[in-house]
Amino acid sequence: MKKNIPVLAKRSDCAISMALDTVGDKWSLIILRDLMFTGKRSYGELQSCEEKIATNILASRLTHLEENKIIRKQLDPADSRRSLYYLTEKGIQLVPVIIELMHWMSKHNPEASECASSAKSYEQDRVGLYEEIMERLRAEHLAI
Amino acid sequence: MKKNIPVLAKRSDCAISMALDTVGDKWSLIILRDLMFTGKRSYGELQSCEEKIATNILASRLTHLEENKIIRKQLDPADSRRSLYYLTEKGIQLVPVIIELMHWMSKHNPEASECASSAKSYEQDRVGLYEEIMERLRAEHLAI
DNA sequence: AATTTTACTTGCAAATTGCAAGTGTAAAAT
DNA sequence: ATTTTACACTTGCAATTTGCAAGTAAAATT
Repeated sequence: MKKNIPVLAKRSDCAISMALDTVGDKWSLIILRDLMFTGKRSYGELQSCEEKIATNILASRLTHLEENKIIRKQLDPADSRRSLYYLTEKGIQLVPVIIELMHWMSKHNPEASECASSAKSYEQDRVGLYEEIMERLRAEHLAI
Repeated sequence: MKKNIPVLAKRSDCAISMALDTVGDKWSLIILRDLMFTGKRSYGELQSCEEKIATNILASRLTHLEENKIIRKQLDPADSRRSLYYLTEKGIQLVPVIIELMHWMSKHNPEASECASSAKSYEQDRVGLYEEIMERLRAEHLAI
């Protein structure tokens, strides 16, 4: 029997609306940020985020992200109690969205801290920055 | 007395988290999409979106977007019952976020429809596409 | 064998969203 | 000039979603 994993109903065929139905909740992009930029991989690590996500919400969001093929869950060979969560190529392709959101907030609020670091700069070569980060993530997440 | 406009509490200083606290709800980017790509300006026009936003939610989101200086409300000189909503420069700078989100969904779900159109293509000159759209919006929204 | 660690689930309270009906003011019609 | 309509909301309540605290199950450690 399916449990109370709230599946957001599709509102329209518009790409933005559909994207928001998939990752437009309060927590999904926070989880993806941690997978992308902090090296966190397990449930417990993800739960220890600065924003204090509730354990049931984390579980429901991970299930939803996995159902939408944005992340992939894989048993940890070193400890079979735990699973590790990896980004899929679809998940990695959210990098530009997250970088743009991060940059927008930093630009308009000086106390906001950015967490991505790179050799390339946003100002000089924005698309190069996306690609550099995505390449690193492909090496860390897809090759396993 | 302040009414029940739910102000999302700040969760952390992370730029992504703060951006989500500002525009990361279910409706804000839908409203901004309509201001950007459909020419809608009034309350009634915004309410007639395909996704059927509830009237109280629209009111609360418009107030929140205005408080955060993402949109600006201005009396319609032609009809003083109504106000018109315009993007600010800060709001216009969300164009890359929306374009990337739209493109991401379209790429991974063929039935998603994109609403932005431009002379430049996403594949050939992504940053040029952002700039073209932002320039058009500056002409429509800031010069008034 | 007992304890701890890890990853959840469960039940209930609080907050948010959604719906339907109502209010106030300005414009338009009669 | 008075009534009617249009527009932009507000209000009350129901439904859904999120948040908190405690509990469970299975593998790892002692």
